Amino acid sequence: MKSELTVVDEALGTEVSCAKVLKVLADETRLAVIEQLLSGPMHVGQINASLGVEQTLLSHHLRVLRDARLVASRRDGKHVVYSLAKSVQGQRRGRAINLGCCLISFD
Amino acid sequence: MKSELTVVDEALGTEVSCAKVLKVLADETRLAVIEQLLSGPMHVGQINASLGVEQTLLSHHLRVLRDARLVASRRDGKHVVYSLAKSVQGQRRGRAINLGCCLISFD
DNA sequence: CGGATGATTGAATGGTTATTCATGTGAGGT
DNA sequence: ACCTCACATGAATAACCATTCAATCATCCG
Repeated sequence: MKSELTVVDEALGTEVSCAKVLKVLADETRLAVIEQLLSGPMHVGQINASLGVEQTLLSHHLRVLRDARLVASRRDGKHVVYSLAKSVQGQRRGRAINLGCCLISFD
Repeated sequence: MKSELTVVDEALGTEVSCAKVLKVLADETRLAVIEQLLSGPMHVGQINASLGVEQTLLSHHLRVLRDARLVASRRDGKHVVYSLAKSVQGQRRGRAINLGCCLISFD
């Protein structure tokens, strides 16, 4: 069984199914993180403050998002700043993310 | 922890998180089914023929989609015809589904 | 009424994934 | 150097989920 809805990861060249990407997004915490990042980069402490989850748990979720290349991280002093990956940023105004296989808009 | 991204199920009145709906979609088989149904209603045998999964497995997935009210089913003689639920059908042309909390377009 | 076709259900199993706890790392302040 | 703040990692556990098998239900036809 193989879905037609696949897209090629730019960096690895491996084929990533749309379902796999959606699976990353299909989590309350991770979706909330993406929501936050739609309004701009934030460091972990800020994300954590707005979501109110355990820090270590958030860290695990951030790693899943990073591995899926939905977000990018860079260090800034003691903080680590997360932002939406360029590849998923929607060009049109309004909150939307582009997964390659599909576009998700949060009306 | 509670996401802002929630929507109220019309029939049950219960609150359904966006993540939960995405979780239903985040599966190769179920996503492929939705893809098929975007081009119109089909009965189980037809879906099965185009996907090539075990019939009983498809049935389980169809139940998940039904429970999530993403698809509707009606009996037609020996067949059972599945179609996209009205509530998720996109009004704009092009293949898209409306989850309430967000809109997913398959470009 | 059988029997055949088309589809659903339930139980069992294995694999995946979220969560927690304990620990480790990196950077700035004193 | 030491301590503290900010975050990440790894292992362990528990919950969940997809898949398979066996059995059942519904409809049509001879």
